[in-house]
Amino acid sequence: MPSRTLIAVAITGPMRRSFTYDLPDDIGPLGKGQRLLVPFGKGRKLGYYLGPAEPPPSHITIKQVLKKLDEESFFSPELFDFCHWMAEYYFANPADVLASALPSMLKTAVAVRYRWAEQIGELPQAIHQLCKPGRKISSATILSLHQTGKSVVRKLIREGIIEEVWEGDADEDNRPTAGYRMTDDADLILLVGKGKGPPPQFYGEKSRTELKELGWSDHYLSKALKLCLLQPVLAEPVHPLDFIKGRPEVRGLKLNQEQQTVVDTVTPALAAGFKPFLLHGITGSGKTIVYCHLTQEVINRKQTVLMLTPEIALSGATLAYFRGYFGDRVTVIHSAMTDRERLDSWRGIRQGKYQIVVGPRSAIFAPLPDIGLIIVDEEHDGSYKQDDPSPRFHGRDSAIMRAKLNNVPVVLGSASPSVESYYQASQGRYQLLELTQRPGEAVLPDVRVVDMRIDGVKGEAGFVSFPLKKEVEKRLAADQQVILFLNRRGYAPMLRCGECGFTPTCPSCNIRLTYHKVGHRLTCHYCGFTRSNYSSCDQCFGTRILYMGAGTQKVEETIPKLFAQAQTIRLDSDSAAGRISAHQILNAFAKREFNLLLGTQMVTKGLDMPNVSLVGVLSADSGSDLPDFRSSEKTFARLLQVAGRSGRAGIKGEVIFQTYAPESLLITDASRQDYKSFYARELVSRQECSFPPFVRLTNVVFSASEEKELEETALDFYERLKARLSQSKIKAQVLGPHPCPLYQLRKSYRRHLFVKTNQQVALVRMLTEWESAESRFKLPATVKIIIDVDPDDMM
DNA sequence: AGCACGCCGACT
DNA sequence: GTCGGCGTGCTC
Repeated sequence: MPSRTLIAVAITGPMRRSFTYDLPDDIGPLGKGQRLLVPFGKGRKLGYYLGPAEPPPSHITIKQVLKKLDEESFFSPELFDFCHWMAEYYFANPADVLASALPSMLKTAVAVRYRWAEQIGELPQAIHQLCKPGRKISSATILSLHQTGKSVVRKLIREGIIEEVWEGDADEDNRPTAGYRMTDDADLILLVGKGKGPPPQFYGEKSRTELKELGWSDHYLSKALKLCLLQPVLAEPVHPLDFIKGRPEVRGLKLNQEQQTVVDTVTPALAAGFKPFLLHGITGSGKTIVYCHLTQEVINRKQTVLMLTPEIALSGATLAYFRGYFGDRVTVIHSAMTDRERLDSWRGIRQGKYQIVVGPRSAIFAPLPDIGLIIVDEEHDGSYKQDDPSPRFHGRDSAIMRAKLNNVPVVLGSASPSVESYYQASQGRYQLLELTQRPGEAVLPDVRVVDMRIDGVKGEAGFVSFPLKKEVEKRLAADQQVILFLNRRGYAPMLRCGECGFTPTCPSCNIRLTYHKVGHRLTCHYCGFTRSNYSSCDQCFGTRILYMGAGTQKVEETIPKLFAQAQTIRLDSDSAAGRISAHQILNAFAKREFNLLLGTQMVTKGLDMPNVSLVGVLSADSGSDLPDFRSSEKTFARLLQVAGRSGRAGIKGEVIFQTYAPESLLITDASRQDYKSFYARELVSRQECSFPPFVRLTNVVFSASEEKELEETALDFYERLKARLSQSKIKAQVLGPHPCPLYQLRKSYRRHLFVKTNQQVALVRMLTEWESAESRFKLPATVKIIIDVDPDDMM
């Protein structure tokens, strides 16, 4: 029997186990994580090399690796180990993790072209007409073959009539052609034209349309290109997020005493290996400038810096600082970039063109060589947790692990740290650093709490209180700017029939629909379900419809009636469709083209607006009563954050919280900007109810279209889980199964189990072994399972 | 996840 | 008769 080299290959998808392949000698040695082309089922797939493998059971026929797709692995040993850790910790398929680390152009199979074989025998008439032996097949032909019948192409490949051509064309420069220019051989233009005479010569660069007008037909154009008379001019690559301009003046900013202390504390640690820091700095205390100084220290040491931020469009201010400080040495990785931009950015990082990467959670995979420091800005932010496509990783926690693997410090920063992080700091596991003042003349704003039960204006503008109304008028008259914050988009969160009391709900998710005035649309904010022209009640056909509550759209409509001087701009995910658009809205406001900004969450982050002197929070309580153990923390963070938008430069800022529960301690702490008081209370409640940081959570979610089967399956899983936990001596508490807070989402019912434990790694390992022993936990095919380790919420 | 196979209902 | 719906089973 010939000796074989058996290797483990991971393939993206829900099959979390690896597959064993035979590696032919001529493919040569591989690096961990290297991309391979392997036969899989009836087709071929892109696989990732995991390492050598043991022979599988004898009934399995081992296939051969077809080829390696790159000369060497894209993963450094450090990055591969990090991905491996992530797959294990978050119960993810290693291939899914490795794929998340690559720009999409490198993870979607491979670019394929087809060619007719040289020798072809008998063929059906329809195909015979198309067939040109030995020639490449145009994409149009492929398309028409696909229309002839399903999987004709695949069949022809199997029969050897069509051959596949694999090209490593991700390396090809496929920037679009912007125009054409004449080469030095322009005199030879006579060769192009016949009969009708040559097309005219021209100077400089002309686009294809311009050339057409000059008499350059497509035929002439291609002929001239072939003769090298014309030279295509490729479009300039656009620098990602170029619209965010650097602020060079930040280089001149001097650190105040506190900021200097922080820099002086972290700097020596840069040479001393892994160490986590928690930087607790009040809003406006200048955390970004501290990050810049630390980054400079790392750059001086010829190392690189990775900085994570929440969603990038909202962190324009942070990026502007980094651009101002470090210019072209900074790049960003972000989902709003085109695939091409992502690839360019990723390549630049690998090649050492950029030493600093700023990006959201996915940037944790940046292939930076020799990382010297990792920064996680706004570490409490919920957007660091990825919950839908696997890997369901936490960007902040993963950052800590990547820092550990690189043996470098990690700085977590926030104005309202997560309870978990602050707890770690209080236990001495992270070093706490504090910024308690705003630099220069800026001071924290005064916060006034308004009791809506007493001071609410009745009637149409019921969401604005008298004190807020008066204050807004005063500020607008004084030519200052105002932000109104409302954590709810749409027109009215809820409709009710004025006659029978019926409220329309989403047919797939069974939650109340939100009314949008444009087109009388009802929309589900969870699944996107929409119905238009809602004008009469579904149940009694009554036409007297009541609009309960208020969303940003309704408030926007009422503002002109309330404030004659207001020039309003609205910012929410409906008004800002793309990421750039959100930034444009903020820019227009910053340039004082508007004096009143009305918006949701999106207005709360990273915005530096020196002329804003008043922030009104229309409904400070909203969100705090959600069925989620983190809802207080999130509401508190949001209130601090939004209050921090007021009074940045010389002007004394004011904040008004409108609330129906002015006695609530959450509101009191937020109005005093008292993080420590909030933390102390929250920590007690977390301990009483056994929530993080005292335990780790794993959420096991089942979904199915049949509620009864779902219920039985979930209950059965619960029993088996309990048995296995005691068998493996893992101390864990299992809650449930309960219906999920959003128990009916996108046409399927959902039940979940909560596992609380302090042996998280052992738990996930047990689940992994169980899953491979009993394929997919022996669940019925109709029931889906998702295992979310360290979930951010319990929805 | 794909992608095949396979078994039942609405058409020419 | 067929076209095509999506239930279910497999992938080294």
